[in-house]
Amino acid sequence: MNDVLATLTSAQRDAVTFMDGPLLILAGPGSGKTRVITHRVAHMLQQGVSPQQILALTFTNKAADEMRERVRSLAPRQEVWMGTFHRFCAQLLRSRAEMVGLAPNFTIYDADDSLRTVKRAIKETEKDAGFCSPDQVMRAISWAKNNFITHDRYKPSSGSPLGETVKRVYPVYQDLLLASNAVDFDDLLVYVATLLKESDEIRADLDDAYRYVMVDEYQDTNLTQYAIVRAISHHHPNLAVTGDPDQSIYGWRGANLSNILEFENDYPSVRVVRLEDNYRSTARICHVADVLISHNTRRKEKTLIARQGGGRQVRLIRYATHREEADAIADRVVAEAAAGKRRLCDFAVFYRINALSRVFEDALRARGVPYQIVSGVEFWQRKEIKDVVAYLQLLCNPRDDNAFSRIVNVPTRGIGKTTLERLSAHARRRRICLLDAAREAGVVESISKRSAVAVAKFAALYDRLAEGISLSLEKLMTLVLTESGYLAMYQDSDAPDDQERAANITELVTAGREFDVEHPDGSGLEAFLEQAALVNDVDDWEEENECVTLMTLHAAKGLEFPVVFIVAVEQGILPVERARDDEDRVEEERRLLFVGITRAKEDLDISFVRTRQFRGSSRVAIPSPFLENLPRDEMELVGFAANGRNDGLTIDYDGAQDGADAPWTDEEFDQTAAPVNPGMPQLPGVQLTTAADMLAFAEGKSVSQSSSDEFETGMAVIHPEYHIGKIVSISGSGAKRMATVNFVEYGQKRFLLSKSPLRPVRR
DNA sequence: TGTGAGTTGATTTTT
DNA sequence: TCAACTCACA
Repeated sequence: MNDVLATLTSAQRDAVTFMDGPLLILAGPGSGKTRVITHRVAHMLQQGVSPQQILALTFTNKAADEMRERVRSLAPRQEVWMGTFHRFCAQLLRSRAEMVGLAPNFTIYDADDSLRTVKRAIKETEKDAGFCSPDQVMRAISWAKNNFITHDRYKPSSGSPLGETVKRVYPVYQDLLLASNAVDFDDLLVYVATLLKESDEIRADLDDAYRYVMVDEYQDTNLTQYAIVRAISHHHPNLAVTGDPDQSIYGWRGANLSNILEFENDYPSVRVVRLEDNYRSTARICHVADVLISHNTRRKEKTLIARQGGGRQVRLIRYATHREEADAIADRVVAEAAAGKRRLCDFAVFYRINALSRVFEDALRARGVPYQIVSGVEFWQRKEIKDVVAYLQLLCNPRDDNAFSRIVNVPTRGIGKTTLERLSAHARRRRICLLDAAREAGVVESISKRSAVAVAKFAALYDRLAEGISLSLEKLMTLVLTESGYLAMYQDSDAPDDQERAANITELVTAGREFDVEHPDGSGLEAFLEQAALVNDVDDWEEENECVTLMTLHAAKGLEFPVVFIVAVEQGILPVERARDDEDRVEEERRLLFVGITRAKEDLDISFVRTRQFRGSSRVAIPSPFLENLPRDEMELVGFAANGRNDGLTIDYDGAQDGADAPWTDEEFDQTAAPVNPGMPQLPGVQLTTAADMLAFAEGKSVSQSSSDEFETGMAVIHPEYHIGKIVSISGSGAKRMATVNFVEYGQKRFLLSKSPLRPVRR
């Protein structure tokens, strides 16, 4: 046997060697998924598949880099394209930009740029938008795009004021983007999906070019990504997807769990491989995770088979206050590190929301323990970095109005809000970009003489900078920084913040220099900006760093640590209060806890407190209902009432500390509860249950309505919760027609056919 | 136009 | 708690 297969288990080997046809790899946590993917690629290469025919799509650059690295060591010198969906789409779109009305030098807006643009769009359409925040509108638009609903197909659900606003703002937002020759993250996907849908030639070309497509973390794909993947795996359905429905934690970003749950329906000839062995965690940790997740309904039944020994009991700890919680954890870290039992990098603290990190930072700092926070304020998101990048963006794409407004008065040049508004009114009248409008400022009557001079000076500055456009990035950046006076603004200041900003800018220049070295072919500006937009990932998280890691549960996905502390497992925090009334969202929160638990290799502490200071005020904290989903009899309970009943989870308010307010009341919850999927477009009368149907609807096709008489005994059917099953018997008729279905995973269930979401499995 | 005090309102965030 | 935004004044 060749060495690519030698070290694999039989299940892993199945997944690696199955090359032709659709493949679904259900990979539990710690099951060696990355190994399987990389070995699969290496195996294909060994079998003579050309590297150009393989496409591997991931969600993060980090995952892609890691895979590329590992494939490289297995199969040297055969470069396979591996990267994120967004990068793949960006590259594709560069070469076909004109087809969607863009120029090839389009700018990719990040979340912040997009939000600014939404604000501008709101200003144009809404007289009084007081009732809905730009943030909500942005989210609704993003939601629509993730569901492949373009602005012309957007229909608000009836009676939703937010929906009505979105209906007006969405097209204007698209206009602004187009006028600026810019796209947002979601557009990258939407444009490519549109191209594939509208041009069968492009679709067939790509389908043909990429004979073997792999998608990692398939449970996180949204409908638009689904459309892309399906389109390029049509004639050559050699599509392998890996994922774990239990680790889907990005539903709020539009991830569609149905994609993975119904993969078998989309590709009936699919081969399913389950990787259930867990090589990461102790048996006890696996068991806790397994019991917890079994409380979810929308999933594929799966157990974690522990391959490690029993290990230490998982601890469930109640502390009096958040401070005590943090102190206890910090003390334990100090004790174990001092005793030489553990290194600092063995420890990780996970919390649901960033705002909770403070106490832990304080506790660690007080003890002199180094720590790192993952994904705090990202480098590229910093104001000073975004400003400098905006100068570069404007140089690369002069039509970028967003970049223009960002920097036109930074450092201050006497061009204020009023001038900018007048300039922008002029630009709109003449249908030109702001930079061109600036060149005409002198002839705009409403603009005062003094302001016009200031604007003209800025235009002149721009032209001077533009002369350096073909310089190396390092030189261009230096030119920008000195000519604009931007760097001096911070250097001349004594404030320590400003000094730090100046240092960050120096770091940016260094990044530019490195980029120059890596891309000696010149024309690096566009590529550098694309990198800056899509490679947010300066991932300062270094495994090797000798320090404790603090991060959100979301950030923890894909990582592992010997010792894990999951803190603040309390009602209103995990699950977050807004998930409260929506069972799907509660399940997602439960999966989040599942992800956290399964990161732990040896030791796991789950904790909550009785009073927590949060957002300034102290509250009695209620233990999370998820704690009741844990096998508490088999866990070590610490800090519970010493009355012998191990029921410290029953809520008692005796322990309310001084200064604590009353616990959350129902009214408070109701007031904060957001509507489900705000701005989600209205769906037709039929219940759309499968991804394929949703896609058809999004694309404006009529959805085949399943009438109850298309069912018959013996037919294979699919159900959103119970998945695949077979009709054993049918009784009654018309609206009262009932079917008894035997589900593969869930056994027999009975349905009223006219009401049920059952659908026949297409063959 | 630019600045300081006051108000408000808060998840998670692969790209 | 804290940062982002508004509004009044210099």
